[in-house]
Amino acid sequence: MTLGEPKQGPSGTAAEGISPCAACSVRDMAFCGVLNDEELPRLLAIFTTLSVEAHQPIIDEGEAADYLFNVTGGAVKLYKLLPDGRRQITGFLFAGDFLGIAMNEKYAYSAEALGRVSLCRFPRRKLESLLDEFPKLEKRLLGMASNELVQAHDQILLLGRKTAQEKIVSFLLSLSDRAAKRSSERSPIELPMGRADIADYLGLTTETVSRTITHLKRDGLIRLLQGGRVDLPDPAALRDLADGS
Amino acid sequence: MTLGEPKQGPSGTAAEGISPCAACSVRDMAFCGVLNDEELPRLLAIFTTLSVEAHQPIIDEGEAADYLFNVTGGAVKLYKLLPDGRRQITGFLFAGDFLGIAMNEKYAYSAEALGRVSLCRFPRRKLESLLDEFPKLEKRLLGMASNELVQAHDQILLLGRKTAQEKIVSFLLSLSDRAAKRSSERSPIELPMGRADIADYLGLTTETVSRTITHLKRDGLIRLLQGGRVDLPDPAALRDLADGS
DNA sequence: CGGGATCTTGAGGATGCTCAACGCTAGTGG
DNA sequence: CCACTAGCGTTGAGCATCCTCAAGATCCCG
Repeated sequence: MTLGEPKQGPSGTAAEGISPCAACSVRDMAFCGVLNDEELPRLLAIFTTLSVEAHQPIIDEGEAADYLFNVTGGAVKLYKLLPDGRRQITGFLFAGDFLGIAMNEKYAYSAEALGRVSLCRFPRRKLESLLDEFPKLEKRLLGMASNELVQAHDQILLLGRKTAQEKIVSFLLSLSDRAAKRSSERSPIELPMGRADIADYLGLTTETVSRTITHLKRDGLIRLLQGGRVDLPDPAALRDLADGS
Repeated sequence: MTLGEPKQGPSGTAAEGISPCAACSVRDMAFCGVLNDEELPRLLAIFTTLSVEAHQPIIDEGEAADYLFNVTGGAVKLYKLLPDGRRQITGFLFAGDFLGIAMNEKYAYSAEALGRVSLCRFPRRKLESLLDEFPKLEKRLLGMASNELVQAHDQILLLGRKTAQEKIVSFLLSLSDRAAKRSSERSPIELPMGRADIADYLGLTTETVSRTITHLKRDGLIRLLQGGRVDLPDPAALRDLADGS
C-alpha cells in the first residue's frame, strides 16, 4: 500500500469550501504558481490535500506511479534500497518541492515523511490531462525537471569525488541555500533529519558524519544550537571547503 | 568557446537539399520521432548537422546554453570538474541520446567527443518556440527528462552505496542494456571510453578499475575481446553481483 | 620497428568503515 | 517529581577497501 488513507489528516477537510491555494504559502514556488486565478479552479478540481505523520511512507519504489505530490509543509526523504538493506537517500524535499517527476509508470524511489508533512496529491492521469490544457504547466514541469537534473549531477559529483568533510559542508550549504529560497533565514539552518539520514544521503556512516560535524564545530566553522539547528558563522569559508579550493 | 566551428564536418552539407532525417537511424529513439513527415520540416528548418572529432569539446560547463544537441552517431562523455582538477563523469551519451536537458541558462556540465561524433544542433530559443507549436515535442522532452532523472538516481545509489566490483558490473550491464535499446547486440559490448573515464564515472581510480576487471576476467564473468569489446557470458550472474544479492 | 599513451600489477598507506561502549535527551510511568 | 528506558549521538580502537606511488607490460599509430 502506498498511502495510508486513514492517516489522511484533518487538513483534508480544508479542501471543501474555500480554496486551499488561497492560503498556500508556497504557491509561487510550486508549479501551480504559473496558473492564474481563473485557471486555478481546474487544478483545484483534481487534487486533495492531506497530511502524513512522521516516519510514515508516502510512496514506495516500484509501485505504480498513480499520484504525484506537492509538498506544502514539512520535510520528506527520498530513498532507494539494495537487496541487502543498504540504503541511499536520493534527496530531501521541503515546502514547495514537487514529488514524482522522476518516474516511469513506476516510482523510481520511496518517500517517507521526516516530520509531519502537508501535501497536495494529484492523480497522475488527471494531471496529465491538465498539462494538455495548460501548456505553461507542462513548461513549468519541464523546467523543474531540468533543475532537478542539475542538482542530481551536483550530487553525483559530491558522491563520486568529494571527501567526507567536503560532503558535509556541501550538504549544510545546500540546505542553507534552499532555506533562503523558501525565504527563510539563510542561517541558522534546520536539520529535520537525523545523522543516519545524512549519512545515507552523503554515502557515509553515522559515525563519520558525527565525527566530521564535531571537527567542524571545534574549528569554529559551525555551531550546534537547540533543536538540531546549525549556525553557519562564515559561509564564505565553508564555500571554499565545500569544493576543496 | 563552446563549439569549434571549423571542426564542422562535411556532413554539414547534407542539410542542404535532402532531409538528413530521412536517413537518420535514430529518429525513432530521439525526441524528433514524435513528429510526422508534415511536421518534420519545421524542425529541419532550425537545426544543422555537424560532426566533432575525437577529444574535442562540444559544450563547456558554465557557458550560456545556447544550443541543444541530438547525438546521431558516436559517443560523448559529460563531466564536471572541481577546482583542484578532480573530475566526475556524469554520463555517457550514445546515438539517439539528447544533450542539454539539464541546464539553466548555463550548461550544468561539459561534454566531449569520445570518438568522432555526429550531432544535430538546435538553437535553444528556436527549439523552445517549436515546443509551443508542438506540445507533443514538449511532452516527449519531459518524458526524456524524467527518464534521465531515474537514471541519475540509479547512479547516485551506485556512487553512494556500491562496492568497486558492484560499480563495475553495474556499469557493464547498463552499457549492455543501452546497446540493446539501440538494437545492437546485448553482448559483446563496446567500450569506447578508457579506464580513466570509467574510473571518473564510477568514483574510482584507474588502478581499481583495472584490478576489478582483471578479477572479473579471472572468475570467467567477463571476457575481453579485440578493440576494447567485452563479452558477458552470464548476464544473470552479473545482475546478482551488481546489487550485492 | 619505435615511442608515447594506456593498461596492468605490486607494495604500502590513508580515508572512512566496523564494532563497541558511553553519554545525552526526551518521553513514560510510577 | 523523578527514576527509568529507548533512541540517538558521540567517541574510541582496530581494520578493510580503495587510493597513492611506482614500475613494468601492452597496445596502437606513425
